[in-house]
Amino acid sequence: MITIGTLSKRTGVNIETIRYYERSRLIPPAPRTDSGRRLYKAEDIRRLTFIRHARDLGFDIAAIKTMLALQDVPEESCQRVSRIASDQLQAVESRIRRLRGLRTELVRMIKECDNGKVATCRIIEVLADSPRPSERSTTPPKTTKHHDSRLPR
Amino acid sequence: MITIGTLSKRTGVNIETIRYYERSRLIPPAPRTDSGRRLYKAEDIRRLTFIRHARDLGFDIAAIKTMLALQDVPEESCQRVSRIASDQLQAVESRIRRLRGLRTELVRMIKECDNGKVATCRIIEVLADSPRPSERSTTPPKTTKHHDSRLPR
DNA sequence: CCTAAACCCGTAGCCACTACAGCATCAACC
DNA sequence: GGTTGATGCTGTAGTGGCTACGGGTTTAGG
Repeated sequence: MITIGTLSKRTGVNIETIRYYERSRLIPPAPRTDSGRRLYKAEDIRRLTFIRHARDLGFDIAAIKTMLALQDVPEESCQRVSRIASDQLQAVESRIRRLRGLRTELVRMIKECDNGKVATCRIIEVLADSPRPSERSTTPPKTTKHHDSRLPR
Repeated sequence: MITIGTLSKRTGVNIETIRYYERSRLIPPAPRTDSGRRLYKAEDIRRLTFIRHARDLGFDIAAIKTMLALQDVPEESCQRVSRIASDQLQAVESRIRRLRGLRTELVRMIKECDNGKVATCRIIEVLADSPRPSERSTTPPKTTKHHDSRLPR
């Protein structure tokens, strides 16, 4: 049995964040000592590490809840997990593509500058025109207009 | 001259968000009709589309302000432009690297899962165990404990 | 036994939005 | 010209995913 501080160190998840996860029911309420301190076991390290990586990969809390739940329902669920992951992959690839366009343009600008020319700044054109590549289809928009899927950390 | 609703449709940016951008000085205050409605011109579509894509790519509002500023720089300021552009380039490249890492992991996860059943699905193990290759070194932590740099949308 | 470190809780703040209430105005159809 | 529905305005509050902080309690080590 370890304390929240140890769990935090082992997983790289901030103590406050762990408590926040408990509040938002991403992890179950930890059992407490007589004095009210949270106690965790080895299994919780795994679970929280999973959560951290999933967040790093851009899954939102709802998606992670789903995945955690799928772990417990046997059979058949792998496809759903895989689907969530594929959606995430799509979003990531689209971002990479567009960032490459931006990079090219920045490099060009810098080169022209170094040549003493007044670089006509075209970064805006680069990003202003790209024709809205797909993206926009993770989980069917539940309730929010947040069509979102963030990539934090 | 178009209204805010049209601008919103053309750019894919929510009306409320446009007003929010004005409030936060990301875009200049729009001229108004006699009755107080905002009016925009074609140029604003480009500008806002740029902003939208930049946000998609994970730049925060401050960074976007900077990039927009590059557009209007007077001829003599080539060095400053170059400097700003280089900084931005660094950020872009770091972001690409990170995203590539994410992609690799996602691809591996999906491949290993291979639509089997949970019994053999490895996504969960992958996320629970992998000791995370490198990562953790984008911009040297400025002021916040947010060791963060988020990639939204 | 005393003190510093670790923990507790509740609340407030952050960013970038999004939603909503309550009102004004516009345009378009009869 | 009158009505009605879409569109706009402002201001305020809520969201997600945290992080920060104040103020109190408990625990481990010297």
